[in-house]
Amino acid sequence: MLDIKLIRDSADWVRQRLASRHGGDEAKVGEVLSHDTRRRELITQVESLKAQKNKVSKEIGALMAQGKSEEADAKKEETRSIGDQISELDRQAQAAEQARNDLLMQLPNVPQETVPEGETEQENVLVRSWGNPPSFDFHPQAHIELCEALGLVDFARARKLAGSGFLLYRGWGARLERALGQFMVDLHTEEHGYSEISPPVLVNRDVMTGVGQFPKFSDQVYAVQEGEDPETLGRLFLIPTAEAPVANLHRDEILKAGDLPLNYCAQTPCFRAEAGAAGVGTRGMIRVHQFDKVELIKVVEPEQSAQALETMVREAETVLQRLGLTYRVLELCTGDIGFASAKTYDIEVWAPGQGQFLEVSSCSNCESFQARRMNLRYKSQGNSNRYPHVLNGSGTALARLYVALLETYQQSDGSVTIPEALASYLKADCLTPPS
RNA sequence: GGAGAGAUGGCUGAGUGGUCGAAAGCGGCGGUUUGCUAAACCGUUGUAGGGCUAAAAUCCCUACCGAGGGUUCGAAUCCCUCUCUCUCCGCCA
Repeated sequence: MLDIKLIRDSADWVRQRLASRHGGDEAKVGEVLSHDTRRRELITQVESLKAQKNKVSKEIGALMAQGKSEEADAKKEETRSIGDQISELDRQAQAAEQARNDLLMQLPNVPQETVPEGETEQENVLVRSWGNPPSFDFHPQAHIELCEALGLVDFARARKLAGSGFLLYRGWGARLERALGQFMVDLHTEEHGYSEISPPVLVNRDVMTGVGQFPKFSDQVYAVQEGEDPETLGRLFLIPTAEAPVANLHRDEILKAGDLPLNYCAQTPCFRAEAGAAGVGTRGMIRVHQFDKVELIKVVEPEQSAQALETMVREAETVLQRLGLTYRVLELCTGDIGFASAKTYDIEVWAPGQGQFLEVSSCSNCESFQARRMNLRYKSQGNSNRYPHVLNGSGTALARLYVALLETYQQSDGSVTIPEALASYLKADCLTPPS
């Protein structure tokens, strides 16, 4: 969430930055401020009453000790009536605070000033490209046909088990997914200095709130319950990304300055309910309810976060470079960056069978937005507590990478060659259709 | 599912109605000593909110001893509810 002090001191700037997202949230700033002002007025009153009451209570204690119970009784009357005023004003102050905080939790992060202004993904800015789209002397097939011909993914049976939007990898197909994941995790842990995490894939409400998934986007995740007991529904949720558990790893902690930067890497399944998006171009592996993703998380000092984001994007790009896949990096415009993010780069890989780029990574600097929600702090040099900056990035999503890999390396005879970096993990350098 | 124990400051751990924001130890920070490190000694050290302020503070006030209620002039301490953790048993991968 945003710092209330920032809103108090720079309301117009915050309004302007929020307006650049084209989400209409700038209208809430005034509302936040009025609740905030009311809260402060009430608190001032309540606290002076409390101070008065505490003072008299101490006097009562002293009088009792001296055995002057009549004088003490008189003072007791006095504090009783103060107590009534306190509870009424306290109630109002809490209501104002609640209203303020509810609104604050719904405000998205403010985009950095250098983020390109724009309303939709059309205005995202191309930062750089790598590689050239492969050319084919035959008509390249889409991944669905390749997967079926090679027996890698059984779409029909996945549908039978869980419905549309689920995948069932089998044989070499399963092995290829596993190899891809392992290749990426090894790359990030062995070469990029990340430490590996294997977190719970069910998390509680606080964790979801911490990363900004809740309260606004609760309809995009799966909520679970225990058995048939509806009482337990909504205590745990399937993670939409490892960002949720891993970024929250140190929630409610005060880290030492020396602990930073933290670099975590986790491969987990990700579950997306995609409410409202059902049936929209969902055939195949590009948009599914469950997929694996290798996620990168950095927790850094505020001064380091801009550089850390650049580093993280390069680390994600390395995956694609090692695999020899063509990609481009975009900087998202103000209207397209995520709720918690202040700046985001997307990496899109070229999928020849689709004739389009697919988003396989999104790297975001959330600055202190999530740390504040998670109550994650660190002790800085001057011994004061500060909110660190939290970054997350995919490094990368498995299913779409799978698509690009198959479509890029398909051969005229229906086989798919495997790039060198992956071959040692797969223990094969070519996938051929079963005879 | 059954039985029991517990939740106190960065950590360990005292504290059963009136200067308790809380003993002590550890850790952290500052200093003395020291060729350097270590040790020793001295001092210091919670968080959040509000006020004051141009801003800030080693200024004033308030709250916080798992959470939420209650009793009382006054609660870490008494009462109720909830949550969580740990141990044992059962079931289970």
